[in-house]
Amino acid sequence: MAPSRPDPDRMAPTLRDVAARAGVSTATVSRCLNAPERVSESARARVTAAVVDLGYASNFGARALAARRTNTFGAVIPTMDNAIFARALQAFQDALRDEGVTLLVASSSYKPEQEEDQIRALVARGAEALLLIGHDRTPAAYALLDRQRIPYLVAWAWDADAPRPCAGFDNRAAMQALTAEVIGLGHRRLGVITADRQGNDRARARFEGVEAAMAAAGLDPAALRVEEVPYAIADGAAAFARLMATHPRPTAVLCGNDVLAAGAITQARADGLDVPGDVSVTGFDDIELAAILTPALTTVHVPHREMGRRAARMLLDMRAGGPPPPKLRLEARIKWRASLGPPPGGGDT
Amino acid sequence: MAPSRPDPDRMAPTLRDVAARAGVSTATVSRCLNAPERVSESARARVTAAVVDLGYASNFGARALAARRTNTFGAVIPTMDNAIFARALQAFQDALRDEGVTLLVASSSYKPEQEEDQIRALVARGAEALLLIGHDRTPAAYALLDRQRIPYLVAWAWDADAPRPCAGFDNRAAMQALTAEVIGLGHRRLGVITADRQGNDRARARFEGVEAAMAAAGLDPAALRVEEVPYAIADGAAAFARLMATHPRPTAVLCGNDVLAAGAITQARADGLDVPGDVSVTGFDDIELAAILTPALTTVHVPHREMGRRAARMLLDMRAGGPPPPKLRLEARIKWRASLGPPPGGGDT
DNA sequence: ACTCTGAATGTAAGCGCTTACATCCGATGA
DNA sequence: TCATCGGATGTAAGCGCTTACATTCAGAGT
Repeated sequence: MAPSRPDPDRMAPTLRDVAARAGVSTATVSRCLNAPERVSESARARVTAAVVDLGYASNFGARALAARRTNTFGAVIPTMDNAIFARALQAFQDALRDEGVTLLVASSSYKPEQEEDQIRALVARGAEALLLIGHDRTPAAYALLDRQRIPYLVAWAWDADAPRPCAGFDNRAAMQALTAEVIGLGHRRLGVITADRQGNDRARARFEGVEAAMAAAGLDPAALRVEEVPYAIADGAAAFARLMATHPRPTAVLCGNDVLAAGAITQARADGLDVPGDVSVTGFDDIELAAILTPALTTVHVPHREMGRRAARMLLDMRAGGPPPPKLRLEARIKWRASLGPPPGGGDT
Repeated sequence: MAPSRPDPDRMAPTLRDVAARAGVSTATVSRCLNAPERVSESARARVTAAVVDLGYASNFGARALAARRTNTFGAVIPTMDNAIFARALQAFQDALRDEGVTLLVASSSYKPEQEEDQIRALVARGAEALLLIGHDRTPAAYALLDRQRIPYLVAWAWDADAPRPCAGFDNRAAMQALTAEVIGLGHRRLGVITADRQGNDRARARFEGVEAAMAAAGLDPAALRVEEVPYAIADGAAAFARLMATHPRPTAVLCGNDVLAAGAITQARADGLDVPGDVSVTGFDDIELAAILTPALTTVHVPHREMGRRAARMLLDMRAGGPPPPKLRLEARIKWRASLGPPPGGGDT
């Protein structure tokens, strides 16, 4: 008979309690849980009954410690406050679950130090691989990942030069293409509402895309009005109001993402401005919201689900010890809807 | 000198590696990390340097095992796919962080079995307290929580009769109040779009609220058209289309939540129906989306942030071993916006 | 000179699990 | 009948940490 613990009734049951109750050794219980086929029918039945009776749940930490694997991946996203990352993450998680891997998610609030902490927390919790958003992060974060030999993958950005695996799209090129279309419609005075570019390579790349398109069209960069704001609908609305207060005001406002664009469109309605009659608005990401806005938002469609699915595949391969996968470049195409049209008066100033 | 491990260069560094490098015992390193004031200046400096050099991150599982505490809470929400739970969760997390507690979040996809699994997973990972949404769940889930003595709190629902702590509002009463207003405006033929009521006490309570208001107004329950659908914008749209295809069609459609209402409003626009001129639409939850829809959605405002904050406080108290807290009842008030108006023709049939 | 104190540190016993290895035992074949 | 074999089970050594307790040592008090 196994020695019993101080006061089993006041503590969560352990493997040992289950073993005692089932009249077997802890090894048998463990096998019963991890490789049932290696245990006799009768023992299995007794163990199963004991597990149910005691409401036993194995201690993950102890299990990971002993088995030296956790079957857990982690993801650090900038925010959970809006749906931008939700779809991709869901696909990511689904793909992992198929392989028996659990996903732990943390959010950094777009703060590099906080992201570093979250990475550390996930690593400490045994994350065997990490999904990260974008390339910008503290050197310490990268150093930690290298030192701990944790495979990681950068999503939401594709960068030919970055020395690490990524699965994403070319933010700069996509935004440049969209801007070129806007200019092609006749818009000359453009406004930009961008998220904070510091520590956010996607926002930076998108902004550069706007500049590049303007340069290519021979437009004066001084004709570009820029608002840099935090990441929320209300911020987009306020920024839009400021842009509309300038003279002459922009005829098109390019937003760094759909959330900011939602704010812009809402503000336009509040101000009695017709979109796109008086002013055009574009977004980026094509989240669910984009199709629901009035007018529906012209934006850049990001293949969220595919990105999540492929990222999962790549990280699983990396964990398995394969060679670092090639960078994955996905297409981000313009999604035409109603919010973009020719400038009022048909073009030019 | 501490014996060195097989191949320290191929494995993540452990406390022992840090100790060896700093020339102290593992106990000193541990103290240095957990109670720096109990270690001499010089030792602390050496340890800190070693930690940085090695890129050390302590193993959470081992630490929890030894210290028998994790400072981790868990939350299981039905879905991350939309913003319904995001705001409350953010407030919950912020309040916990102030107390040094980390939050782990899992989602159940509105499936009771999956929720049970997620609860088990969080418990196994050392969650010391759990936030759950609504009262409906498998008996096994409750049994597990009781057996493991994990404090938990039901949010998003207040129920005078349920034998467990909760922090929420009266879904039934709120929906009844809203429905009464709709009826008061003259609507007689009502449609309801509800989420799956099986295993979802909030959806059930809200639906009962509608029935109760109709009964109170002496309306024939047969005048109520009901669509029960999964939880997505597209489902709301499809359900709305079906309701509009009935004859005579409802003059007001009450949606069980804002996501379904967003689908309804979008569908109305697609069908060329004016809201609220031709048909009124209402929601429930008052998520950010509600104010952005065209027309803006009349809905029931849920005090997301307060609920999250108070829930954190209650769970922290429960962990500390206090008496079970009283049920917390919050107010959910009608938020008037544009989508609700009198029926076409001014009322009656 | 001696003891006493307390701060700094080390020693070592686990925390709850997995797993290599040892043991046991009934069935099998010669 | 007995050695052999293999499936079922048990034994016990850690996994990386924390912490009670033991040890050391410098300085204070007598």
